[in-house]
Amino acid sequence: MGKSQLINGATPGEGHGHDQHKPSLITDVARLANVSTATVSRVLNTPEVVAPATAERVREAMSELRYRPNIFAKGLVSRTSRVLGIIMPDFMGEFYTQLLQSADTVAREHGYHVVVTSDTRLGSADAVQSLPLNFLDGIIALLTFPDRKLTKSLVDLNMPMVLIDTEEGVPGIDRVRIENEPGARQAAMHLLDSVAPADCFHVGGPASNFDAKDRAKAFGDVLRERAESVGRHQIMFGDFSADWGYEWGIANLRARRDTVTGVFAGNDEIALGVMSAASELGISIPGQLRVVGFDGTRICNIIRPALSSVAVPFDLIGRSAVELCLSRIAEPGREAQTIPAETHLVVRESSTP
Amino acid sequence: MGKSQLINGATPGEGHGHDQHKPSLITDVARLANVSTATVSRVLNTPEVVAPATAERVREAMSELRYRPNIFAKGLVSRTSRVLGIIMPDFMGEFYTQLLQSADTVAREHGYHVVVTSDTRLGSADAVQSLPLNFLDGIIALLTFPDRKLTKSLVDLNMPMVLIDTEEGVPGIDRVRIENEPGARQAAMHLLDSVAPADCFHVGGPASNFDAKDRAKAFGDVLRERAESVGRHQIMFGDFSADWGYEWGIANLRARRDTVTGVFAGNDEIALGVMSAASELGISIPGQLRVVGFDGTRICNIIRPALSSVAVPFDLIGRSAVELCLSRIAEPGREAQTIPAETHLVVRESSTP
DNA sequence: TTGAAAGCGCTAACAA
DNA sequence: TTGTTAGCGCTTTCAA
Repeated sequence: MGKSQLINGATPGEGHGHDQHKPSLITDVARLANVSTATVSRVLNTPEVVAPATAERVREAMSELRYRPNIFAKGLVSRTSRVLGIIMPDFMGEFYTQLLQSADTVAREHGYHVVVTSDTRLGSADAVQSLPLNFLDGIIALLTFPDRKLTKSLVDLNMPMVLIDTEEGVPGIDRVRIENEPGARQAAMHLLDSVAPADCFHVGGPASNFDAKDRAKAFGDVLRERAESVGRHQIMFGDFSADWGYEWGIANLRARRDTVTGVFAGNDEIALGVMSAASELGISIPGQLRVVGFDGTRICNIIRPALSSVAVPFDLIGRSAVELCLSRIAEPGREAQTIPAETHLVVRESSTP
Repeated sequence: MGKSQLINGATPGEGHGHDQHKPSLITDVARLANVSTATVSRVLNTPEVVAPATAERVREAMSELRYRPNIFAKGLVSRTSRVLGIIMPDFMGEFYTQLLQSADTVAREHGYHVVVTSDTRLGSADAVQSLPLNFLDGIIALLTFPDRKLTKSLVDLNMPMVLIDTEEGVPGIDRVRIENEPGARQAAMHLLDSVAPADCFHVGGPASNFDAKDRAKAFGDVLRERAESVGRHQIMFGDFSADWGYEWGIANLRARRDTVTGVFAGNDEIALGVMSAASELGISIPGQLRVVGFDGTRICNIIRPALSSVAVPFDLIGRSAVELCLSRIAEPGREAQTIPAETHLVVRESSTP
């Protein structure tokens, strides 16, 4: 399988040589500009050491020939590509937009490019090995689920890398950590301002997810500070989907029509699901039900009632990750750092009676 | 700048040979397995021609040495990377998730990888030139705004490429085209089923956007088939944002409290904005206002009332784009194709009285 | 300031 | 079935 088991009607090779001109090489440029390839290379990489007139001539030749250096050849010798790879758990919803955007911006400021790839099917070390990752100058990985094997195989790549949001961090590896606790505590306390502790619930994400666990824990902690006891049913795990929120809502809200209920959702999607369920059950928000989400995605401001949510500083995360990565490339030996990304509650209509 | 202007406490080279071992080369593997580098290369690329026992021995050596082929060297000679680049107008909202997901899936099925990069600041031909794009085996570009220069500089790259959703297409270039018209017509007709022609509006995207224009035109056409005249104010352009929808709603809905109004939005975000405005003005949906969006993003099913929307087959688009690209890589000379991606209305609560 | 030449790590004839 | 060898297009000493 591969390049040519098919109807290759045309003559192989150049054929009629019309439009399909093969890319020009450094030797072509050198010849046209009447210099050596070394000089051409110099105007590309260290222009300050070549005579202005020569440089000009070379540049003209380059643009006349539409010369673009072969990145493989270049990389083979320079051992860098100036591209950073970002690995995400799967192709990102609305969620990661800002993170990518800011990562991209920062990278460009430093003359780097960013490419994104998903790791959906990156279950095994083998998969990582198979990835054409070794052309990257650095890797930024967002691993929200604990996967020691994956983490290990990534770390074994032994290249500049920053981990976003891993549970424990890996010795010697830079890291950006989402600080879920402050935001989650704020959310819980805010809910408790207007809802009895026994009527507050956390509709969480997957029990195995780092962030989901943190958020649930913070919520539980606050509740325990305010109440005698906290029912097990007050903290539930599911997944980060609207379906789960909806399901929870339909199952739990109907019986609570006459009570004011507070819901702290594991993320905005779950919150939206809960809100849908409420709407279907004729439960008013924020009248009978107060909802707070997590992430602070754009949708919070778009829907009505606007959704209170714990804002996660995605732009800061993207920026920090890239900066860490670049600084490690520049200084491979420096000590590993962890940069905390603080979260904080943004109150909107959905939780203010 | 580079590898070693820093506190390199350890002896250069292997040092204590602990963790920082430099990557092993094909020659290392060959030596350990007692074969030539050619044989190592063969077990990697054409395993069927090497004796099973030898292959096994080589594979052991590879894994012992954690050998990973240098992709630059490999690319330099094979002239392929098996990676496809997807260029997007900017880092994608919720919108592109499915497209990427399906593109990724299909690419992997064929042994390719996909990387995504944004073209936000890709205004000029220069920018394209500067992109480290020539390591890609093919490019898939989603260009929703007319930008002849950008298109041209992309085409000038002269590599396997497919354009998604460009206005006219470029001779000789494969293309996937979103067929806005059928869906938009369905939406208009559906609205007209329960709303008077004079009470129907299109709150469109940017006037310069291909899709926005198509959608507006189809809407206008249907209206004109049903009504004597269509007011200019019935078709407005803005941008693809909830803000614009909200703004339009606040400005136009207040005065229409006593009429049943139909709104066909240029995309789902705009529709959400209109719905927010309606909610704020106390206008009920679908009672007094019927709304249809475009794109069929996940949010349609999450909010209440669920948003009727014209579904765009993003998965098909991603799949087709990758398939076109791969088939062109396999057969550079074949004729250019355009694959239409049909749209169709999905009716939900927001438009059914 | 410039050029000649030796690789970078791998693949692909061509031989054996 | 395997090995030898000549590059792929570029950068980078080392000389001039």
